[in-house]
Amino acid sequence: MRDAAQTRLEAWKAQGFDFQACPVRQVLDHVAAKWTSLILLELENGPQRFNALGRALPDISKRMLTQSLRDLERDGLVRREVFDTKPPSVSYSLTDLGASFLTPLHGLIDWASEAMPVISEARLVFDDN
Amino acid sequence: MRDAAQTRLEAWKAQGFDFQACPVRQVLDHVAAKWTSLILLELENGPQRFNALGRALPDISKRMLTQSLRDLERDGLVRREVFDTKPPSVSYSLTDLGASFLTPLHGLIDWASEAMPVISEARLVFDDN
DNA sequence: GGATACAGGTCTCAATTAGAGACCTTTTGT
DNA sequence: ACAAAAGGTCTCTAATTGAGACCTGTATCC
Repeated sequence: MRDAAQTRLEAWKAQGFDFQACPVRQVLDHVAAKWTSLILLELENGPQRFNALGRALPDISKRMLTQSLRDLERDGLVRREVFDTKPPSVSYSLTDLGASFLTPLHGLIDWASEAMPVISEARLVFDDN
Repeated sequence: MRDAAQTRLEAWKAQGFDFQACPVRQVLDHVAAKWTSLILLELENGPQRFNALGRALPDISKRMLTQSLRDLERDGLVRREVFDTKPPSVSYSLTDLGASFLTPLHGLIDWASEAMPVISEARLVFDDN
């Protein structure tokens, strides 16, 4: 929006206000990561291994699965454990923090299920078909 | 994951299963749109005009603001009204459906506020500083 | 009456991010 | 000896985003 608004933004930044530090944004960015929520939902069924997660979410690429899991691990929502089997297997599971995220997430999902018919209808009207 | 999983995915698709029709994914994609939730939160304070929203969300580009608003309008979460003033002004406001989304969204935000300190700590540990 | 400003966008181009899929290492099964 | 499975990484391409110039029309300032 580089208008007057941008000037204000820069003023804030100059005063040390860090936009990225806003918890709302951070969490929304997280949910916004598109795959992370889906992974967390999968792990709700219990710990799973890398390839099992890949199978459960067939349209995620390995690249994004790895990256999303790393992000979740870094934020302490998911625990990664390597077992020294042959071949070595890696198990991913929810931490307590990760599990606590499921409550608000399910709130969202419940809303989605109820709202979906209304949204579909709204789309048809908007696209005027 | 184009392994065995992809084969299964394609089998599902061949049987007419539409992944995009999953309401969970649709909503998560929505929240995932990064700006839409922020816009909805802004509109919680009452109807606002295009540039006012831009000012409230200083780091969104006009391009994304326009596009996000269109998406929200299409899904029936936001109402767009043009007033024939000079110069014409455009007001955006929440529909009932849009307002109903705020409940689960606040659930998420509350979780975020509580979890943020824990997450920050986890990040420090992970990044080993 | 010409310059400037605001409203609400659109358009183009560059930078970022995501996706597809080949490849790697070790070990077991046939 | 050959293929397969585990858990990834790496590269290349495609799609998405962001920055910001530009547009149309009225109103205001000097």
